[in-house]
Amino acid sequence: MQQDPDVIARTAEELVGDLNPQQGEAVQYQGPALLIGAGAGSGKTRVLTRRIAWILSQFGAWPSQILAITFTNKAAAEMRERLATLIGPVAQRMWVSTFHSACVRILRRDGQSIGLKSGFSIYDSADSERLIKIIATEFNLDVKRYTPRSILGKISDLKNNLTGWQEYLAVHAPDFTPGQRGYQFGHAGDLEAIHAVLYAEYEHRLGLANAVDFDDLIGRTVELLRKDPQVADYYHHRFRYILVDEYQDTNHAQYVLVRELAGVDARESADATPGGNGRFAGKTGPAWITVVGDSDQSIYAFRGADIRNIQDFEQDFPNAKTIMLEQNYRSTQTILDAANAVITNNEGRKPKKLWTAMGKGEPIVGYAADNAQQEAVWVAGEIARLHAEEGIAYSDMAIMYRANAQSRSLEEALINGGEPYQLVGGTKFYERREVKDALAYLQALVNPDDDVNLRRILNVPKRGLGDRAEAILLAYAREHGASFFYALMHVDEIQDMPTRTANQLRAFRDLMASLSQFTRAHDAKPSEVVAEVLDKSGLRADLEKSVDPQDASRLENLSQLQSTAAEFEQKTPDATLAGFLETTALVADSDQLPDEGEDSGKVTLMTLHTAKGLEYPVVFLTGMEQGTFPHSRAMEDISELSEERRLAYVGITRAKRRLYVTRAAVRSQWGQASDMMPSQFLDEIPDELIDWKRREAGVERMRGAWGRDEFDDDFGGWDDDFSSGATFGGSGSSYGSSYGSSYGSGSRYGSSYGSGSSSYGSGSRYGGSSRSGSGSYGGSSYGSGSNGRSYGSGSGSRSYGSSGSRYGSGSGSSYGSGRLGSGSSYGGTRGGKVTTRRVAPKSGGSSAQPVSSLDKDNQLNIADFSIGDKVTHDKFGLGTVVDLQDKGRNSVITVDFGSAGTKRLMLRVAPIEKL
DNA sequence: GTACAGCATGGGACT
DNA sequence: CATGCTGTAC
Repeated sequence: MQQDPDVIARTAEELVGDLNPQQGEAVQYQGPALLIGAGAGSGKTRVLTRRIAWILSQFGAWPSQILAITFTNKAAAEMRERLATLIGPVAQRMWVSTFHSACVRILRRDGQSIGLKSGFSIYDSADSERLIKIIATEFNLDVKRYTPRSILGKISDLKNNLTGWQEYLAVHAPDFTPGQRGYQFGHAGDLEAIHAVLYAEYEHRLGLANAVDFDDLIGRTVELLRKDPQVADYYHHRFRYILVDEYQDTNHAQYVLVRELAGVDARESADATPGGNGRFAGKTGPAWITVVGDSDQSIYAFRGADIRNIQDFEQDFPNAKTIMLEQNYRSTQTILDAANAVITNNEGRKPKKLWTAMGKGEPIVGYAADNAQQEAVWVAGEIARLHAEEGIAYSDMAIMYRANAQSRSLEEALINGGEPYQLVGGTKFYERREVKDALAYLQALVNPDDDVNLRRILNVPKRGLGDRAEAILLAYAREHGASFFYALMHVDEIQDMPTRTANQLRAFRDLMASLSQFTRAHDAKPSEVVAEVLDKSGLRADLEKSVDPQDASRLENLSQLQSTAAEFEQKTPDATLAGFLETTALVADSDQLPDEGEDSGKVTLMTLHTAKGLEYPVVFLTGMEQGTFPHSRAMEDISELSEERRLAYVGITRAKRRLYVTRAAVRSQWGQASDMMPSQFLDEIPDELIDWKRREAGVERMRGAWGRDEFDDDFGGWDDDFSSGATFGGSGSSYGSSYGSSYGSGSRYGSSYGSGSSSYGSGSRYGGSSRSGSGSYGGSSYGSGSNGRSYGSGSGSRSYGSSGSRYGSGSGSSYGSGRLGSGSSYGGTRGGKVTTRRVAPKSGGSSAQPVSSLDKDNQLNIADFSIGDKVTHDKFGLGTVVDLQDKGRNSVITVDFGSAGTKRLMLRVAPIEKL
């Protein structure tokens, strides 16, 4: 047998000897289609890598015949690494990538046949929005009424379902031709016609600009495979084994892509090979497909993921086999019990029985804070305690939340506690203004057709070229049916231009021409091109001469961009500028996490979405409130609420040994404080699993007391709670002052750190600057961390001492006298007779109404409705009732809103009105 | 053409 | 609360 010399041969025993029976079966299975139902923590990555090794060593496949798709680049890198230890260096050459990267690779190679030129641009959603806005403005659409965002959302939906613009246009606006000028919409408000026209025109412009958006990467690859039999044939023969991870999060387009790549619908039929020793298994006919997923962890429906892909797998792929992995190797029984109890509340799911051999473990710890700041301080204090008293490494702890905006107060508390942390996500490095500007230059140089990017930089940095100049160039380009770049290069031929404008335009043309030349000469050295662009464009000089402290950090980001380019060209053998730009377009938040095994020495903060696929010994789930989590916009719709619940399931199952759930009674969002009810997911966790350190916030006890006229009754600790709550806004306490000083420094503080992918390591820098030094830390201690590097010293050695004194030492600190101090005051559960459910807002009081709660009630009664009734909904408009489910308080009403779709709404909270 | 103030508006998770 | 847009003064 000819076998790749780089492949380390592995015996069957080595590959499956240490697996459980189901895992072993999944690794060895021979057949065209395999679904591995992998519950959380059931060792799916292990099974996937072993299976690949099995296919190579036992089926005798070549590494080049395997395509492994993961969800993020980070997951791909990790899988590749694990493969390398299993089968050797050949893993570096295998196709292990995300859907998007794989598609880019295919389109770069073969995209010509569907009209893509090499060097095509990949638009991120901001670019796409810009383009939509340009188009909408040209059509005189009211951008307020038809937001680019919503239009783009519709286009994205259509693309995810592989509905082409031709098809959509033919139905909704057949009289429009893309590229046509001055089109008038029939009657205003015909949403579908507007969508159809904008979709068509948007695609037209993308084509002219030689650009694709995120969704196109998938959709156009499908198009390519369908339109070009030669290309399809090439990939059918090339990939004999396709493995897809996180299959529950694939959308329809991705599903079709897998089918097309595998050639499932191609005519060629398979030889009946299975059996024997497996040699030649899967070598003819459609490629063999292995998908791995867990429908309970489907959390991307909002992005078009279709849970039916995994549910219908057995019908979709003939002779499909399903293997369930149900033994969990990650978490304690307590944690699994909680997760199971929560997810059981979702309707229409297949029951699953995850189990573990690990034993009960510690109870889940619960804490109800008065407000978000106090919640954060408590979490930070608990982390410090775990670190000091139990020797748990910071890097073994993670704090998770529903939305990025919640990271603020948590960061604040960690900084004050001197605890090292890294924040994942938020505004991405490559989305920052100055970085996007620099990238726009590079993109325009690589792809001269890219009007969107060229127009972006026409007047960046300011060079006196405004709307007028842009319009003049645009007119010339139109007239000649050419690109903006072409017009710029021919600026000398344009008549009747103000001298000043002409001079500026010529200067800009010379700049771009010379940069273009430089780019061609140094294409293999992206870092040099970046340096040249930053230098000659004036981007760097412009920031250097600025006195705005924000610009210092911008400058640093630009130099970071240059380093990233240098790094890229070092680790990429055949580096090109286009290749570099690709990597910047496709990075994910999770890609910046440190590699497995690499101890960052820092607590990790991230959203629940980002946390998918990760695990930590200690996990804090924060913001467990109605309206925060589940998110307010998801609460009224049953399917969205189910997705939130799956997200809760994902969050809970990230924890290996200890889980904390915390909430705040008051949370300020958009500058408005609101009373928050406990999350319904907390109520779904059996009470005996949770050890509440504080079950009810002080303010809630007060509210409850007033409401019941029991003001003076015995609520042990009421006084403490009240005073600590009251001190927050005040000035006296140590907490109040340190918080006030750094937070209060306002814009500088917020701007330098609210953004993004940063990691704050050095305790000393922060510790020292908390009061007087706020001016000095605008940008200097901030690092982008986009490539997983960590900045700052990160030792955190002194941090505990300081946090200890801040929280622990009683005097002066009205805060934490006892509660947050040392473990001694922790023990007893307080206010045990109080349940979360009972906390009801006092009606008619002066305090703010709860934005959302279990008790919210719009007084609608299921009995008043019958099928066929007309209703109006605040968001979806007019609809017809098509189904009713009487479940008492939780009654559900199903309404057909026409073009807005059919929705299942929880009657009690739905903003509807009966007509 | 630019700079800045004042106002309106959005507001979620991510490739 | 942050950002983006509009209007005004330079």
